[in-house]
Amino acid sequence: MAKISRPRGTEDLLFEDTNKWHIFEEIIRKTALKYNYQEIRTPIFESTDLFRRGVGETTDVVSKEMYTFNDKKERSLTLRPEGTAACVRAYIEHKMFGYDNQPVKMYYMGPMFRYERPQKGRQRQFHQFGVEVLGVKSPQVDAETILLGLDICKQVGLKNLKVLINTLGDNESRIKYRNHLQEYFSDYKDELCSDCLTRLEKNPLRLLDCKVDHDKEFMKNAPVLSDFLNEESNEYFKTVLDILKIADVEYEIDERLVRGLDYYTDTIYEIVSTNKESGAQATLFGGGRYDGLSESLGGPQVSGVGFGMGMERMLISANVENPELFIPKPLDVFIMPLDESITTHAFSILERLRNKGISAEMEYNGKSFKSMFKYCERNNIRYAILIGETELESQTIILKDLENGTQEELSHQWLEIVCERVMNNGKNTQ
RNA sequence: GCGGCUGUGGUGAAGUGGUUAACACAGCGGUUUGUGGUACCGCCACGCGCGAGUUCGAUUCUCGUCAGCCGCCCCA
Repeated sequence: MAKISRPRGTEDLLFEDTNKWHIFEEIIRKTALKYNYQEIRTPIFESTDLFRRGVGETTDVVSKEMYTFNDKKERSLTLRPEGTAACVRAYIEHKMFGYDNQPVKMYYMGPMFRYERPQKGRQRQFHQFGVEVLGVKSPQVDAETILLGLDICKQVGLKNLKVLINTLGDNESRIKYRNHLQEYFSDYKDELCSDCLTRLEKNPLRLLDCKVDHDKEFMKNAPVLSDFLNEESNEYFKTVLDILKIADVEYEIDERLVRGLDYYTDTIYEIVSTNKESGAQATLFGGGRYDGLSESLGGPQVSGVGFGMGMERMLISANVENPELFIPKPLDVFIMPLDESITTHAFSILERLRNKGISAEMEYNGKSFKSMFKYCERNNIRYAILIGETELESQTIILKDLENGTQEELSHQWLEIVCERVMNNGKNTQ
């Protein structure tokens, strides 16, 4: 029979992995809370229209990377390829614009799906953490999201980072610029590479980003977005930059930075890992402001900002830059029955320890001492409890400290004493 | 979607058109059945990603396929 294996571009996270994820997720949750963001959980699949209208029909994500299917009632559904659209959808659906506490600050964390060729840092099922702030348009908030993301990077131990930032201007400025670009490049149609020809139609801003035509003369002379920014957009962007300066964030203004999703306006940014281990997919988190998204989804006119963070990518970098973060906490105690006849008694001791909140394990199969001690060493377990016939009869246990080899025989007070020893050692569980 | 590289046990890997697929680490057992980290000895791939073809015979050759990685593209 043919073997069944996991679908391409997906991953099984095994024990070592999930432990790392827990550590990472914990950092994320604590940080989000520190900045006063609340968690939102939206469905894994949504109506296909949400992404078509929200993310944009012509984007790569929507036009060729979505997992779309019909359910039994012929409704077109799509596995979510990103998080923002759903957040805004929920915001509208639950009338969160009416909440007492404004702006609405939320975060999400979970799997996303995109049909792409897998690569390091790029899977078909991957995970994003993201934040969204809806209901204010304020440069402080734009900056806050960046600072929040950087805070997480810092706690995870990432140092090789680059902050790229740009502005697309408000809708008015951007549309004006877009049209100019389209006009300008139309004169050079025969000199453009094939990719650029499609970009010209779909997303002219991306033309500036082309690696093939990068050095051509007409590229260098192309109109620059900053010339098209109106006073207001300009001021707004400057303030964002000022705040970053005050917060001691080194950034790089990248005039060619554009984003692949249609909803962005004004501030956009991308935080890139400069670590070589990151490979070609180096963007750790990226986002920006979106002014028209709520409206285009049938909601009120509200402004939002947010970013999406590639969790796998963060972990790839953290694993090389700060592996100490992931050293697992050992078990507190291991119980060694000296004879198979003692396993039930050993188990009752195990249970009593666990009920006291101590993390513990025992040997069920009557293995040799050698192998039991090896187990403890391998797993950095400090305390072993040895019990045999003699101890069963005398109602005692032997508590051995494997770090220094000492051991003590304990009688009726044993549970309290074990707890005390474990506490002093720095206990594993809560 | 396009181009390139790779695919041998739990891990790192060597290897050959033909009897038992090296070696190392890990694991397990023993020397040492009430006490560890050393040493010595033993065990551990019914199979060389999967499928088909060539051949008397393929892990080794050919084709296909799947998967991973690298790059393009795109993005988180």
